[in-house]
Amino acid sequence: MSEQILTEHISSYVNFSEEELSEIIRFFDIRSYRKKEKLLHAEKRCDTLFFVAKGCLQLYFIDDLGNPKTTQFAMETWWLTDFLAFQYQRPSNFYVETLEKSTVLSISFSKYQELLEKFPKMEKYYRSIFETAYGAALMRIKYINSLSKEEMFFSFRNSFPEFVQRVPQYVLASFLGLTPEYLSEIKRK
Amino acid sequence: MSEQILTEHISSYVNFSEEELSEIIRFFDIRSYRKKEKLLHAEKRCDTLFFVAKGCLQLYFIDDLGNPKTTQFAMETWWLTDFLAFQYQRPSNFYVETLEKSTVLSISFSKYQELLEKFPKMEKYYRSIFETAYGAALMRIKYINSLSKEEMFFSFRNSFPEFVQRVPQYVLASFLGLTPEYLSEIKRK
DNA sequence: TGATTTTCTTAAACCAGCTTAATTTTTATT
DNA sequence: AATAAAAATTAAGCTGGTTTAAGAAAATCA
Repeated sequence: MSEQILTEHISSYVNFSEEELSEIIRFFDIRSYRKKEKLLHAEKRCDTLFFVAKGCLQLYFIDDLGNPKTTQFAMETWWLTDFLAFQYQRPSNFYVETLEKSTVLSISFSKYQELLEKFPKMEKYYRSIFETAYGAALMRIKYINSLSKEEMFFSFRNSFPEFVQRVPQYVLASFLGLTPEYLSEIKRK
Repeated sequence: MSEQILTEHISSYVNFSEEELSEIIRFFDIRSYRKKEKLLHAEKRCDTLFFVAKGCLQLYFIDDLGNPKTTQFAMETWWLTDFLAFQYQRPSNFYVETLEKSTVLSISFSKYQELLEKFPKMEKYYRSIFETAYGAALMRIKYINSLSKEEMFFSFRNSFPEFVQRVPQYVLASFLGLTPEYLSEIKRK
């Protein structure tokens, strides 16, 4: 089930025996969440790293006007948390919340350290994940600085059509950095 | 000298013996560059990862109108390349160029793989680097989506005053996602 | 040192995208 | 099925930031 999503994902990067994999899994808590449940609270110490086995999470913050703004989505096989706050065990700058019914594997900071110590090959797994994620973030910043809001939407819909279906439009708008009203206008064309 | 900048940086994350460190250093090419030299060319296969020992690099692309736009800077002890293209050995989406006289340690993709295989502890080093870099990129996207261009400038100058001194203003403007004219107007106040 | 090139500034006209506010549609709840 | 709540649409007026263009200052180089 959900455990297998993670073990298969790990196995696609690093070779582990069945016993090792089941030992690795024991470092995680597995839980299902309803829609709109908070998994991580801004301002609180960021102590947990999340892996989405099923469903969809968002990383967001509340702006000056009290509106939530989505910075990152995570769907099946994606990792999510406030990575900067997590690494330095500081208060989180973001909330993490489910966008739909989701099954999530969670690991605390101390368990994460233990896991990496006991299974150094996991360093390679996470190194690959973060190397890709950082590269993708740089590409995203490139898009932000080169596309109009209209182009942003079409380019995003082109690359991730499933997202556009699954995610409420006002959440998508805030992720793309435009207002729901303007997104609505764009779609009309 | 320059080698030491890297070995000291590695040592602040992982413990290696002196012999190991000097073996690690042999995986890299060390070279000095003049101002405005290109180290990586867009469209060409991205085969090299750069470490800045001295000076300053920029990652940039050319927009529709032919203007260079800076996506990322790298100063002393920062790593830089088009990480997504590097990992998958695809054509680069960016140029890498010196902003000033710089000393850079370079490693090819295949040497990088060899290095990680021969010294698995380097996985931990790069995992930490990329985890932080990805976290910082998410924070940067948060800023982009919550601050006005004016606030972006003051917040950036506040966090990285040296950058604002060292980097030409039109490069800083393109990094912050605004026009040099508007940046000039902001500074007047 | 003077000549050339590059970078920075100023100002006015312009527009992409926001704000506001009212209406409609969809979704969730009983 | 009826009611309430949340999400999406529409349209008009407005503004933060761009564009254009020309001049001033600073850096580079012979």
